Amino acid sequence: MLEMKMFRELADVIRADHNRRGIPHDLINQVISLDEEWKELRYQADQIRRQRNDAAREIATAKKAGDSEKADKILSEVSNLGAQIEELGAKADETEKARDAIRMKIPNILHDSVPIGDNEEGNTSHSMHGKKPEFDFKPKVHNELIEENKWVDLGRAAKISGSRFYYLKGDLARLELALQQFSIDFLVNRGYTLVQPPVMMNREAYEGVTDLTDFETVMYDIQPDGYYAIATSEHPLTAMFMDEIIEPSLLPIKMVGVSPCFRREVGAHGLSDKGIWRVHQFTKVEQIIICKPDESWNHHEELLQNCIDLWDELGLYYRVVNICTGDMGTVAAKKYDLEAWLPGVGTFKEVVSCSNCTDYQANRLKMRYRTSDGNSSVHTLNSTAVATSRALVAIMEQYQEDDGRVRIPSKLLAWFNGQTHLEKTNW
RNA sequence: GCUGACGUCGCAUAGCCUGGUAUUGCGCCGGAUUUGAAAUCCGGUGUCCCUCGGACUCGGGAGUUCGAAUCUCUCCGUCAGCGCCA
Repeated sequence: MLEMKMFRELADVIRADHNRRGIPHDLINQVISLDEEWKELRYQADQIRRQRNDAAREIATAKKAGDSEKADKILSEVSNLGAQIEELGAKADETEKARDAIRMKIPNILHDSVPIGDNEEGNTSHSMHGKKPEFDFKPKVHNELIEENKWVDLGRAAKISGSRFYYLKGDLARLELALQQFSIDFLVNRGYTLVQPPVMMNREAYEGVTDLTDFETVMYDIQPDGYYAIATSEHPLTAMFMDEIIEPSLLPIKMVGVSPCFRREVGAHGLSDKGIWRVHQFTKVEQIIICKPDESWNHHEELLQNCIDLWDELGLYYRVVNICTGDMGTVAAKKYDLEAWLPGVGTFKEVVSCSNCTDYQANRLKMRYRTSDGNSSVHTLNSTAVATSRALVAIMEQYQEDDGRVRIPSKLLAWFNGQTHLEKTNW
């Protein structure tokens, strides 16, 4: 959510941003006019409150002086003020609510370096990494490998849960844990604090960190308690300091989170979504930074560099893309994706998303820090380190051999007790 | 789940019984003093609208009242004990 100050003083900046995104200005205009209305109502209510307070003070003075006659006289004069205040106050609250409901839908101001484009076709290449794996046989897609090696049981998971759930079995499950351990240690070594968050959140906190449309398409709504299963640990970790004024000496706060992630994936279809590529539940190791506004762009590059170094250590071939205006969404001001090469499929596909949300989440969450010039919103950033299900797919496809076995990346050998390949599960 | 205690400005703390508009300390910011620092002293330090000024704020919401941190109801949370339990 953008600060009201933006709408009052820098509406042109928001309009210019809407132009870059190619969206109309109606919502901006609505916010501005509702704000004017709210200010007027608020002012009127304040004036009457002032009358009431003055009277209350005079009554107190009169009573102290023992002049109960005077006190009663004032009292009779102001007895109807309460109703007026209530009426105006209710109108003001209603107007403010309407204003903010619209404000929530207005997207963040994009960074100048975001390329202009209508959809993901408009994303631009940032860099290439690793070495393209070459095969002297036709590389398989991961769904063949998991079936052949009995590493994933989709059918039985569908029976007890539903489609897009899975049992991970044998060496692939061991690799999944090794990936978690490896990437957590990697970030802990770089000064990030490991945090395991709650995996359910209430509505209020959740509205602070995500696009409102996600409630319909992404989140599991857990009743009767009214919780939402987290779609990523970004959400509980970013909302962690909600309604707080953070000591500046604590900034920047750097966290590495690990949690299961739950996504309904409403409307997702397609051949490329087979196997365990797009699933309702997976584990993700996530990087989070909460920092001062003038530091966030440096931290954004730091998060990307962490990903690059981490994925380089896994020995994978991938590219980094700069997400364009049309593919950005509401919350981020700039976003990089890492796309891993899937030789079986023959394309690059998204495995990491690295965003600077500037003060957009912080404004909704009321997360501020003390400055010599009053309190100011912090900036929040997040980036995948490793989403294990997708990293497993990339590893399987890039490290596969002609007999259908998969070599273990050298940095993960430590968890395999001398074993060099992932072996087939026998049931 | 039951019983009890508690929830006050970044932190800590007073006020609550007996309703009259948030105390004090620490931290932080600014200033004075100093070669510099410490110490000391002075001022500032929740939010909103700004029309010198005003309104709001004591976990959230509601009620009683001219007026609520203070009284009443309700919800949430923390702690302790009991129960249940991975």
